Amino acid sequence: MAGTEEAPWLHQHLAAGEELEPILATFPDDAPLRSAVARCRGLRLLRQEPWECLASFICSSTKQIVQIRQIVALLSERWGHSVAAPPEAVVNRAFPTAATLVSAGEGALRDCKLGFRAPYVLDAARRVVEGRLDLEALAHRDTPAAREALMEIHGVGRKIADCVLLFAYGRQDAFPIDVWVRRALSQLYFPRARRVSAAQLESFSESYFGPYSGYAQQYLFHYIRLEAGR
DNA sequence: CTCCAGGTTATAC
DNA sequence: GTATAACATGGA
Repeated sequence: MAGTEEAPWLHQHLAAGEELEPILATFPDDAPLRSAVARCRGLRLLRQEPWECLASFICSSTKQIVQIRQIVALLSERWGHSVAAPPEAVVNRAFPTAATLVSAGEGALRDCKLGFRAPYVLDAARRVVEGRLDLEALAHRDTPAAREALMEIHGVGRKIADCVLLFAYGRQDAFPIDVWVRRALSQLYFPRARRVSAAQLESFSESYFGPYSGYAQQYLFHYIRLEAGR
């Protein structure tokens, strides 16, 4: 997850995070983007631990953000090892390792409200444990190759792969398109179109935002959610 | 009760 | 290539 918001323990990540505002200089004439940046001051990209990031986003499909947090908290409370945390922290356990989740089994994962995502998380965990997926090695591969490797996991498509690339590996050329970003792109860049296909949005983001697409995605995501909240 | 949620997959034109 | 249903679960 990335954001400007709430959890106190995020502050260290935010403080250490990269300034995203160079995007302003890259797109000086993009009114929608400038507006999004203006309303989302202080936004930073997180750099999450890859396994936690991957598993969390596999849990995210067709779930509300509040529910994703709940699932991650449940998994951590049940199987995560205890870690030092400030007293106000909601959870004081780390996210469980892949090996732990493999031994927990599918039924136990379903008990944590994963539903049909349980076998997906299990497939990812098995690949990591068995060495068929080397998360550390992904850091040394280019973005398309790393994306392809992630998408071999059952339950990981383009969107989740791009989330991991962006939030765990810092690949700023990754551009996860979820329902919110689809909404933002359609509204801001294709206002006349009745319907814009996924392939169309994908090729637009690549050619238009290029190497900064990850920055842009974060601003557009938070911007459109702020809009929706009013 | 119906609709939808930081999607992906299998199946069918 | 594009469209649609199914997949668990719970909040709005």
